[in-house]
Amino acid sequence: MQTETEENYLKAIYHLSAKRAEPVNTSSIAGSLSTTSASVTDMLKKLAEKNLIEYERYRGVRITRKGEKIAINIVRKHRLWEVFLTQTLKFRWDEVHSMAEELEHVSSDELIKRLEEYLGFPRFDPHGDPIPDLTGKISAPSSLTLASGECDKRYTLTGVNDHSVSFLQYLERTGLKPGITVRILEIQEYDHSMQIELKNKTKLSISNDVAKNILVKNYGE
Amino acid sequence: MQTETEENYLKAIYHLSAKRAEPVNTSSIAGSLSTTSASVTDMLKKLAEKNLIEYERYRGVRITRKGEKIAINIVRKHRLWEVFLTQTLKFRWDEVHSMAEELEHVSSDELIKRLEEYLGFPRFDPHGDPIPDLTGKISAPSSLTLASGECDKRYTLTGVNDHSVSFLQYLERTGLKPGITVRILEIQEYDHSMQIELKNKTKLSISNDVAKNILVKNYGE
DNA sequence: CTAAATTTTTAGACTAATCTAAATTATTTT
DNA sequence: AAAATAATTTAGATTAGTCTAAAAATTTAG
Repeated sequence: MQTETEENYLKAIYHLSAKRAEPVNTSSIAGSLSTTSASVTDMLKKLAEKNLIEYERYRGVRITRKGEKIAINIVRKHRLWEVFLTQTLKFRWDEVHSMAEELEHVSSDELIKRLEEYLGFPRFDPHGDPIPDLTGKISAPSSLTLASGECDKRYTLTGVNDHSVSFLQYLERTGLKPGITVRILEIQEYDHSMQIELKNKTKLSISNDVAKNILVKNYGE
Repeated sequence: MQTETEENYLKAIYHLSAKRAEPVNTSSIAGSLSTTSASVTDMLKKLAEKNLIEYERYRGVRITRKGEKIAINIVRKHRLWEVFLTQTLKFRWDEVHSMAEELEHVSSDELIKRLEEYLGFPRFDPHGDPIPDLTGKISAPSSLTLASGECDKRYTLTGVNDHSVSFLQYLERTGLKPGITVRILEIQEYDHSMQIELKNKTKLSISNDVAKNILVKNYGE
């Protein structure tokens, strides 16, 4: 068993590991948890003691199999609660992250099993991130971004790369939610911004920065 | 804002206050939270400092208006989560207490408002305890027990006085759940035990101790 | 109404998690 | 390859919550 704080460290290390093969360094963990490097060092010793990470002084950390299992279970809980909050309680997708952040720690595994069943075994959360199953298996998330789309083709939005509240709220305001289908009308040569059209004929222009943070699949797939 | 621990102390003091008019003493709080009197004394000073209780050394505590408001809100959350767990996730009524004990602390007030709406504004939890509304108002719970019932009359079970898991499981096994209607067949003079009949014609005998812990209303009311 | 028993509080210590500031190690620059 | 810079760890302190054992106050009994 581990404390809520330990769980948050494991989750942060897990997410940071996913982005790169090298060991995760102290300051990036401190950054993502909004704490100091000194605090992180203390906690790393504790997690290493429990065999949840491999830690070598000044060399960074790697998560172990045992630690990863715990981290994945927390991610699973987080994402299922997000589905519950949007699907059942009708929260907007940009509102649910912080609530799920609390709920992910409290729930027994049996509660989560029942919740998953009640929700109909969803495979992705409202932001398009895959939901690990009971055994820890995770479907591959879409890796195609709208930025790589072609003119005149249709794409269905499946998720985002940037999970910040401000980005999600921007998408919410413009109507670009997962599930929606768009058609690319035109791509500007000089800055790669694009004109797109929504189902309801609304036309809008988005920057390449935005397009790179929107995950899509080809329409009809 | 208060910590989860402070919330648990307030809730315990609130529940203990409900049962008697005198101030609540240190050891009963320690008993209901499974901690030591020394720890309780420390916490009482802290809660008094925040004006959540009135505390006088060696004299016990009374909860203040401010403290009561917080306690009632936690009770509200607890009972709404219990309804969710039984009604939506199909847990048995004797399984939900400990899960609700965790959930009651994590949820934002907005989340609870939505949950309440989703559940259809239930007025009682699965154990028959009333659910405080947003303003803190609480419907009067039934105060009639089966022990005061009369021969040949019918009663609908509305709740329990004893919330222990063992009592709830006993009721669950014998089929005596809230909502069910029973008829009193016979009352023994010498020990006040009674023979009762369920809807499905099952007959059973229950002790006066059990009957005193079952809340009822007259059938048809 | 005093003495014994009980309850409550205080004193001092411990664990988990955190911080600042100083010391140490690693990396980058020239 | 040494000097400067940056990252990391250690040292020492702090806060919240808890505990045991001793001291103080209250209640109960004779």
